[in-house]
Amino acid sequence: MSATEPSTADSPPHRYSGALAQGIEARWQDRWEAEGTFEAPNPAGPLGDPEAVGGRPKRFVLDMFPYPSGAGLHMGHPLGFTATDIYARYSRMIGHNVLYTMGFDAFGLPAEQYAVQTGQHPAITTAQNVANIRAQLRRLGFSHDLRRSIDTTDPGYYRWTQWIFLQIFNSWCDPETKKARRIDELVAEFEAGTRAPRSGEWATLTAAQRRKELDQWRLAYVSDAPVNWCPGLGTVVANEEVTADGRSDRGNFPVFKRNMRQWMMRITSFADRLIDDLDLLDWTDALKTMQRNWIGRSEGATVHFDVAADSAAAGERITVFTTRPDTLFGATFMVLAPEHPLVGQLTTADQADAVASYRRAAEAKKDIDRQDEGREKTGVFTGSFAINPLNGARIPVWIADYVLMGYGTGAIMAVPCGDQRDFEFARTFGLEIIAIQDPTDGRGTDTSTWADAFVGDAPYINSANEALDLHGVASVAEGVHLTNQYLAEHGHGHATITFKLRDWLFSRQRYWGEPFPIVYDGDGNPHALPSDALPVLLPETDQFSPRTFDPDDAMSNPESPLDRLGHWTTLTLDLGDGPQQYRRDTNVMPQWAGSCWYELRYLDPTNDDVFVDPANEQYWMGPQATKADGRAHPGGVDLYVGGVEHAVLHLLYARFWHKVLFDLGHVSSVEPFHKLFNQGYILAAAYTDERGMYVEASQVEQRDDGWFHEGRPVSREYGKMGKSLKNALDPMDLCAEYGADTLRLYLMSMGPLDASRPWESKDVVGVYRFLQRLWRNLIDEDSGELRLLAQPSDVDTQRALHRTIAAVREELDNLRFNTAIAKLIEFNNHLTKLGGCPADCADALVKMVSPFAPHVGEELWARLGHVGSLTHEPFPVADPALLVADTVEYPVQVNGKVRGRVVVAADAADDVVQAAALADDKVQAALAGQAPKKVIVVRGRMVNIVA
RNA sequence: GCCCGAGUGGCGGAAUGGCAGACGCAGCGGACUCAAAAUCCGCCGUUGGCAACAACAUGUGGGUUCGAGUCCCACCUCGGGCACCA
Repeated sequence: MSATEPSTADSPPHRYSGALAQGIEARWQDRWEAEGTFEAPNPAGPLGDPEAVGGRPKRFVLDMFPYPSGAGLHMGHPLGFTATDIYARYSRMIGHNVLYTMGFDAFGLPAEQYAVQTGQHPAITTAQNVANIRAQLRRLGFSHDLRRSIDTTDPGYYRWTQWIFLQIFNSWCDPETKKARRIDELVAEFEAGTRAPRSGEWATLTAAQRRKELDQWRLAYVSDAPVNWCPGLGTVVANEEVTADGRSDRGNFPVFKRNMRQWMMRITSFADRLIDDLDLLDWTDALKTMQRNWIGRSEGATVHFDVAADSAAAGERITVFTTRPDTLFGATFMVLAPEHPLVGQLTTADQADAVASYRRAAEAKKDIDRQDEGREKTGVFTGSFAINPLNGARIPVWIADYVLMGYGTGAIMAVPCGDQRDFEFARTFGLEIIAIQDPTDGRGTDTSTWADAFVGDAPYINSANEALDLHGVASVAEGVHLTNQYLAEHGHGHATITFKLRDWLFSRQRYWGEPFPIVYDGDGNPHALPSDALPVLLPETDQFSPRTFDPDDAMSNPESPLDRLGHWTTLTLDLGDGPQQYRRDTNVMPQWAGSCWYELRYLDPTNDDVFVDPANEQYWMGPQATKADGRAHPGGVDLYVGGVEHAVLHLLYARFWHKVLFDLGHVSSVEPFHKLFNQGYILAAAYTDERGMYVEASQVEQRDDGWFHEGRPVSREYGKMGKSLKNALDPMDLCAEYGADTLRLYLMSMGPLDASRPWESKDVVGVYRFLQRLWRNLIDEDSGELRLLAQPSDVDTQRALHRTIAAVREELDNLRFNTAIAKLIEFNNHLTKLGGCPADCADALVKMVSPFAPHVGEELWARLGHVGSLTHEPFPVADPALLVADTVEYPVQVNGKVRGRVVVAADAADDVVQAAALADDKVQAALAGQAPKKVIVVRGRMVNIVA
């Protein structure tokens, strides 16, 4: 119990307290649910009520939905959810039809691992956890439309996840328009001869060849992809689960990097559009930059180096790919992978033995070791030379195992002055290093004195030939561009666009996920199941773990839990060519699948005919009128709030799926999330003992000389609130002590929504006292009766009220909840000084508070004599006449320092303000007789005199 | 390592390039009370000064500007992401 909690009997009986809040909150939560207060009508479909939709503007407010963990909500959830709830409630009060609900991203590893340990089916624990979290959300007073809640593990939901997968599987990306199109259209183009298949004339291909050809075009395809295979665990593991010495985090088994047959999604085909359409979005520049960098579009070059005429293999060309063709003047040698096909021809007789033995040694090494940057550089000269296409220099050709045949062309041009690996290689083998930049760190251009490569932007030097001159070129991009032009004109290469983005590895060898709606025929070809076969239900089993293997058996193959269900994996089907035996795909989809489209299902959650009725999608997410700046509106969710940890993956995957659905005509919005806001983290003090182990933060006590746990000193640090740092607080405990309204206000007042902030339990009383004072200004604490000041409010109070209204609206429109609350506290403090709330201010005050503290808001609204919820009451509007003052005080600076102040009429002209400023005694004193050189008057702000 | 972000009183934070520290916590003083709690009123960046006031202050060092917490460059520290945790 906190120090401020009235704990004695002499506290007034009707004071706002945690106990009083409990009663009020429960009562209004019951009523909201019984009356369906927050249900938003749809224009069409099962939840359709076109009349109720009316002519109101709409607003779709969305949270990143939670994983239903057994621990319930953690403090980060109510942080983001309160923000969206306030915004949703405010939006209703300014007349919008608001879609606001909450679902559950319920497939995933924790439920599966819990099932492995306990034998409890994940469906059971998931249902329990969802029920628990629903109760918690209700307790926090969120204004969700409960009819629209979804759960990704519900067959009624994942049926459509599978359906969307099939849409993607049955599509290809037209390279000309970069748009997804139906696979039938590709077949039609092949048949008509308007597009050439990659594997030969369509008419001459066999049915099997045609099938293989189409599979190469599909947006969802099966391919070999490099993964971390851990036979000891029987699963593929994430990079972060692999320790530095190549073993698994769990179990400490060896992990092997190897290729495996996996489902992939061709997200790289959409790379350009995923970059370009960022311009249409109302996201922060930081976030857009993160996505752009992740996609990593860059203009590089493919460059051909002729082998020198007097070398072995003369007449051949060595082709390399480089991201920095502008550095080509500094290329002083080349390095080929030992496996490169030209190595044999390039090797001269006297180097033959050395090359052969180096190639044998390289074969024995794993790729992962060969890329280890810290390793001693090794390599062998082939004896041959190539010609640098820009300056005609003869440069030696080496082989080294740090160049991999699988990456790019298996050969690189080495620019030792600007690349550390090349620099070390050159130093190790005494190769030439030419500076092509004038380093900005003062090291000079004599590379023999350099300790490392110079990496960074700096002016080009030694970078010109008879037709290409990079000297004076300001940016790398321009240097690249000019070099590429030269290469193309002289037949030495061409510009090549590359992306860092890789195709999306989409299958998991696990149990608790969506099964693929795919079967394989006897030849191993994938076939889509027809949509009427959906959902493909996840089969029942009590074996949730994958089969494990001899930990050292690198060539073993994963066997998912579904593989073992023989009765399920094989089936007889008629897919149009008579009944055949098929084998099901036994992978499941990654957890991202369900979260790639859930916002669309909220729009029409009970529709059994279609994943979303087009009329509903058009209404809630369709493009709006062209934006003020003339750009097209892409449609999408009006506000999406969630953690920045999803800045890249989830947001990119969801955008990709949405674009495919758009191209295929299933949705009218180009982008799923129009405005995005990233909330910060809640940090809390965490304590470690002398062994460096975290101790339970709630049991730490502070004394004058530090912090102690069970009598032993501990040290304090701050970190993300959570189980691992043992510093988590349960939001429900705060609801029990102070009430949900106080918790909501505290979370919002801690700081700006996008900043991470440390939790301080002792600070919670600040907003608690605000609610008490607000209550006391309206309600008599002894009698519980309404208590308003009878006389009309004076002009000061009116002005304060209307300034508050204007400010709170402005702050809410911009999601600045912390400062909105500060303004409300300020006005309430003004009322406290008046001795209570004038009757003519009460309605507006209560309405303004209600989005933040909705239970107190409803209760006071009812006690003010209103019938019904204030959910749809209009938000107060400020009177402009009360926002302007008669006079303005100008601070007067002399040389940038405030020396005096003058008060002038608010509408005074600049020369009047200037005269008043110069006439001020203190200003004159500061000027000390000097004549002002210049006077700057900023209207309504200040005056600066330059002397 | 690569990409993104953040550094302001004792603490959380506020501040369209225009009076640094709104609002809250903690602290100090006062009123009320037999007393305490609660409540109400006031003070509250640092240094010097009885004071008026002055000087110094937004991670560090430079720069742009009449004017910089805010814009630019470099550096330091901390947080997030890095593709099978979600």
